[in-house]
Amino acid sequence: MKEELECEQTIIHEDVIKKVSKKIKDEDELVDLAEFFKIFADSTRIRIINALIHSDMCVCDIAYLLNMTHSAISHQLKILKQAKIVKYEKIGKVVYYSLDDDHIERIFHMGVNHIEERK
Amino acid sequence: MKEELECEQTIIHEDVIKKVSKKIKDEDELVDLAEFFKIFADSTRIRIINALIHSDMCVCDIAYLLNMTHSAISHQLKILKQAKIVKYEKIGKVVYYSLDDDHIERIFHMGVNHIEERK
DNA sequence: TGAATATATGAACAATTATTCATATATTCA
DNA sequence: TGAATATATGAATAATTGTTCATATATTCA
Repeated sequence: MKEELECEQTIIHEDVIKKVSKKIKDEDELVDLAEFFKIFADSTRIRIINALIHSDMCVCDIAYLLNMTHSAISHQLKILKQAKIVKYEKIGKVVYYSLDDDHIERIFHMGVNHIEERK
Repeated sequence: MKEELECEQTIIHEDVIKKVSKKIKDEDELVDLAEFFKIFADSTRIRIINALIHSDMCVCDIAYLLNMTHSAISHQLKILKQAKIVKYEKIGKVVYYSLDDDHIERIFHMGVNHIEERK
């Protein structure tokens, strides 16, 4: 027989499907949620976030601290900015970045806790 | 002049660097943390997690619910399994997946809250 | 104004990763 | 035992994404 259309008649637990499909969030919202976690899913960005937890910093400071080029840091800061993870203030030539709110720090620490607990 | 070696003498805020470098976590730990968030950073996996919050489910159920192939779901479940996000129990031919602990659900909801608050 | 400095950014390249396809394994049941 | 079913998986492909390189913009200060 031809490959069946993937479970079209083979729902194993129809009751479960019914119950769960009522409760799960819209696909759109879950796509946004994945997008949000994507921000934390890069070690450069996580290191920037970790640094900014402790102090506002300018691009040059961050680049020096992480031993990376200004360009790489600037690109990642752009992503963090667009995602409203960081805010910034320009004073003269220097742009100071800081975490947008303490929600970010809480999510960071929740991840840390999980990592440390499973050791 | 040649492109300077990226801030080697141009530390703008030496005091900040000093303070922050003492407080930030080891790079290794932050790499692990990014790896952990990577698990949540895919919409298929987030949708699986969201489903499993509401009920244990088998591969076929999940595939039907998300309208995806068994293979795609199985591959993602493998990643979730390896990351200890889900656990499973095989009964006969059927493998039932469930969230490994309620930590996972809390991290999921923390993300949801952030998304919803910023609307 | 012009040199120096701090940051930003487009394009190219390299690396990673999700899905598909084909196939394999495991289990049930006639 | 053999057909049917549920799940798993390796390899290939397609898509996404991080960094580098070159260059642009903005600001200060002599």
